[in-house]
Amino acid sequence: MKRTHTCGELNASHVGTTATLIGWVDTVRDHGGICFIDLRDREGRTQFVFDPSNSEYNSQLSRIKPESVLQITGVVKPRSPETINTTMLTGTIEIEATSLVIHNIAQTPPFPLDDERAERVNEDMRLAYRYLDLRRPAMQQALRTRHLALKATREYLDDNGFTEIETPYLFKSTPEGAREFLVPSRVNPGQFYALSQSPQQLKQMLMVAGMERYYQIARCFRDEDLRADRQPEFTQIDIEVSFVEREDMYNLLEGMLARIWKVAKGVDIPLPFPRMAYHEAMNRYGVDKPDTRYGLELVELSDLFKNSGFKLFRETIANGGVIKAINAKGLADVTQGEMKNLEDSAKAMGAKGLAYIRVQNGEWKSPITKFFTEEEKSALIQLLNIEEGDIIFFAATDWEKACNILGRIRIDCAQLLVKRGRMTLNKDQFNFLWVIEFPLMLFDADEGRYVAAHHPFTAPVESDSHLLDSNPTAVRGQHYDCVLNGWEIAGGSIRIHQPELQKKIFEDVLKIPQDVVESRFGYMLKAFTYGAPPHGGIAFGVERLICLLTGRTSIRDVIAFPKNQKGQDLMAGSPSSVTAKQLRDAHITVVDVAEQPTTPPVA
RNA sequence: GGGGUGGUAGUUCAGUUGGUUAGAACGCCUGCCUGUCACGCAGGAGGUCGCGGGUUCGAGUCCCGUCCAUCCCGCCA
Repeated sequence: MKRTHTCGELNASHVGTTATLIGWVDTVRDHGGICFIDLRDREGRTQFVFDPSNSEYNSQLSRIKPESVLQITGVVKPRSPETINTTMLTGTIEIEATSLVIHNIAQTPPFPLDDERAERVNEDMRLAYRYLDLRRPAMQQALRTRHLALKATREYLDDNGFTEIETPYLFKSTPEGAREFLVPSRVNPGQFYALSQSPQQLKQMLMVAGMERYYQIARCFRDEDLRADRQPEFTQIDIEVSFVEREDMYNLLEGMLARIWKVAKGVDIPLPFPRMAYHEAMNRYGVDKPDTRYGLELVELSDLFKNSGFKLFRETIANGGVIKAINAKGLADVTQGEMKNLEDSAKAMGAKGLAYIRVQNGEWKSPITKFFTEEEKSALIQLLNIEEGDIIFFAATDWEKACNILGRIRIDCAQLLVKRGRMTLNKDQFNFLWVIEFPLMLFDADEGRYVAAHHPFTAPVESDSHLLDSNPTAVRGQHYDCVLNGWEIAGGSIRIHQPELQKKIFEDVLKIPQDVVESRFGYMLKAFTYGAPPHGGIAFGVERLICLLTGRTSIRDVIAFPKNQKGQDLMAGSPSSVTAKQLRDAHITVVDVAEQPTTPPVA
């Protein structure tokens, strides 16, 4: 080996030894006479001292630029007390260089590579030069945390009797879910595979096959529009278990998360996780994935305003709607601009406007309080704990929309309070939560029919099963979401394992035509008739998990080579045009050449 | 598919009511400097103000169009 030590390894105990290090030039500090170079590798940084009288390398020093790759040999020396650098892992020593090999002189990077400034650079630039971006310690740490988390996952599941099984990525198109990437089949002209959106159906087949405990670190593909927390390909920890009930799953998965947090972060997370019904989460927090690190809970006011003199409130309730409110404590000094943003947020969630009460200098400033009686006002003070400096927002509409509006306002207000330093959101506080008892079905007004809230394989809660025909939306599913600090990190359920019930859900409740059921799910229904065990499972979003472990907010930061918002790889340049021969081989005829995608620029 | 915000030096940004030669910091180049660690000091180079059109005596600034980026809604069983 050329290298005897890493750049993060040497300390006072190595004084006197001769060491050869290889790494990238972090900084050059040339004093004319004496010269310092900090060498960096993935383990850390080490300072080298170059003596001006050493002719062996002196003439070469002026060529060296940041990010060049050097191999330096020298003797480890202690630093005098006043030159010790306490911010450096190796800050108590330095290496007096005796020889220098320049492996590569680097061009000047197109953007600064220190963590603080690189994070503010236009992300397309970072993605085009991803190999430079990944040299940064923060990015290296994210990828290593990801590795540790997956390693812990594999070890834990192995300890618990699981078998890792790979399922095909080239699979059958099932168009009722997310939009799929299609792959033409050369040997089957005119026919297509779809890249797997999730191993859902296959892992259930593995349960029928008697594997009992399956997992896979599975790549999933979805051709939907991208967001900060969405990529066209992403990774799931996919799990399915036979002979279990919901309680078994909670225990198993809590143990797994505890192991991951211990191994990847050195943190003990408290078990068991609290649980909350979907309805309660919506009522109290306005979302099905509440961040419970702070309060700002929604308050129900429908009883209070049932007979109110305020027509809007009274009629909303008479028409089956609700009045809900949230007290953003201490945010009465919200600026005009911030108020406008809050209104826009409310409107994005379907509100017509955003009524409020601002409590400043002992007065209520509000466009609506003139309609309230004194009794209503004093009841409000009590119900919402109104004090000087508060601002209260109202939503008056149907239950779901009111929850959505105030749920969004709650999150926006929390951010404003954090910005003002009146609230802290500790990234090292981990509020895990099981959100359970979701409705099994939703009614889609646009299509005039019921749709599965999650997927059609979720088993109904037994005591609700009798409502399947009469009132499907009242049936709760045996579904569970794992939520952490406002992020949904996993979703799973106990599945249907009786073919009759599964068929009933498809045909009688979801009204999927019989021939469609047969062509898409026929193999599944058939498999279930040969003895399907009761089973359940879950899938964790790996990228979200790593974001929460590393305190990052964009999943692109925990993927080595992510795609940009247009789904492009800006480094290698994909997607790209293909040759006419490739298209012919795939039996694809391009009708409109102008509609071909343009190739993104290659760095 | 819809909406918000933005596009000025290699990077991050400032640019007043429309007014002389468009600035700063970092980076880059040259020179000086033997204890720095965001080294320091002196000097220098670097701009089609995204693109196209319009209003005006005069446009980085105002208007229209367009492209790009970004965030959100729809979508994500």
